[in-house]
Amino acid sequence: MTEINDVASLIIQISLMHAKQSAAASPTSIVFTGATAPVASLGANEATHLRLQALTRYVGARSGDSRVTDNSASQVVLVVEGAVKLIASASAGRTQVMGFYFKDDFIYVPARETHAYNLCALKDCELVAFPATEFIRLAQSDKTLNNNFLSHLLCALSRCREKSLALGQKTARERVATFLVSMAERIGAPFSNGALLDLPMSRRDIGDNIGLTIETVSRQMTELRNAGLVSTSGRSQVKILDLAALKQEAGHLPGLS
Amino acid sequence: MTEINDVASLIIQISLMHAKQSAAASPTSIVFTGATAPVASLGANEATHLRLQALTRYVGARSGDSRVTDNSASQVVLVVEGAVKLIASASAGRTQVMGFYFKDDFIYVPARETHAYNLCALKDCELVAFPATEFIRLAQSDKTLNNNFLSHLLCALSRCREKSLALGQKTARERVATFLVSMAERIGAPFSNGALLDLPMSRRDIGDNIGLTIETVSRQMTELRNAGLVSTSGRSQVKILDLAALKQEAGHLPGLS
DNA sequence: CGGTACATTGAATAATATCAATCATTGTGG
DNA sequence: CCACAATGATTGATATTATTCAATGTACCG
Repeated sequence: MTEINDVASLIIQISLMHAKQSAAASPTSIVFTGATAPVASLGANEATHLRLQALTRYVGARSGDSRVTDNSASQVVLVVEGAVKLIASASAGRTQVMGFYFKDDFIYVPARETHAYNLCALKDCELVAFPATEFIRLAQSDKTLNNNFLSHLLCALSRCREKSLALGQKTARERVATFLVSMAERIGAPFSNGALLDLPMSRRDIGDNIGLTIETVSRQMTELRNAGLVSTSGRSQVKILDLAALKQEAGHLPGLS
Repeated sequence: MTEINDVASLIIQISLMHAKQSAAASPTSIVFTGATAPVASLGANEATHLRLQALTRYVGARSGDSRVTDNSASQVVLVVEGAVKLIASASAGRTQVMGFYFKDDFIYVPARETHAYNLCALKDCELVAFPATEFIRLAQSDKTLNNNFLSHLLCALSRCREKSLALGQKTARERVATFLVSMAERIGAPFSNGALLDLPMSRRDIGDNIGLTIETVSRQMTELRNAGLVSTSGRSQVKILDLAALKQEAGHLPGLS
């Protein structure tokens, strides 16, 4: 799940130095900046770096900003810092949170014409966005970049399928447990035989992600707390006391991650 | 959604002639055959063809066969003829049908260690399977193949996200309508201002795909029938009488596909 | 120190699942 | 070709689950 780190750090290095101080310093609003950072020499070839750099569009976003990316064309977005959610809209104002993304995560965001997708900042963010078609064209001439993009897509597909399984088959309790396990694996700080979480998203976001209402999420959280599996403090801090037991609760197949 | 047809037909051409008569003739059981068909000269370069051909493993499967593919390694599977379902297992015997696949469809099937996925034949099938790692390696040296594989993955991701939206947000009625619309687009024969469907999967399969029980699927079908949107004959024949109205029922955003 | 948004809890409602029975379709053997 | 068994689909009654509606409580921001 972390094979993409190389290309992530690659892109960060070639795009950040400039971008960071030019835009991130005061993100009063969404800022698009042409990054012109010098190429850092990394695994991939020099030509790729130069052209990647030319494509780079730095995006600073404040917490709560939606429509963080250009919606007129499909984008490949890298999270440099912060946290974002990818939301899809059904009719009647219903929204599904397709996923949460954190530092070093890649996101493929289809153009608005195809599907009603939107990237929203959960906290102040630093993102790097590429037009997907150009990114893909570029990846063709660089094996490393291409490989990383492929494995990212395969990983995204796996995650999405996993979510389908959860949404289609699991109970509210299992979904909340699954969500917590997933978050622990991605942004959890190791703690005893559990993990420490600082969730950047609201209960509504969680509910929209796992197909439940805020009330149901809340109730399941208290049940998990009463069962001694987690403890909470404040809105966002969750302490997973027994990760193995929580995985059991999540309805995971024994023997699988 | 059909950009993959080129590479599909490419692979079919380079692998079928032999395979078809050697194995498909009498699929008494699952048969793995090394295909040694001559290279058909198509868009992609000659070397790619030769190597693709070397990778090709022809698979004939009878209706109902599960574990159609080798589970020890991730596979890329092409449906030459027939229909298959990709299923994932949660604990307690619950299964989620991740998707249905038909002629010319590509499927990425992760190895069993990673996730408990399985490919099952819905009717007698002719499939071509490649070990994923080798397929990807090969795709790197052929731009066309790589492009097609990429767009397939993007398409698969889109479909999976669409399914997440349905499973997370939609009602039973909307899910069944969504399913029918999707099938109409994929295997429907045009008919008046609707489509004619011959569904190869059972109600259970449908239910496991859209996260409902067979009873609920059945009830929604009769409701749609009573509403004059579809008519049915036998178990598998469904006639969509008004596709536009059905899309409305499916909770699609107005203006989107 | 409020005020506002968010989260939790409770009671009532609606949706879907479950259990049970009947009906239809398909395939088989006489 | 038909009867019949077996599987799958439909329909009905009930149970369960999650949602909705409503109220209260709590954290976070100026």
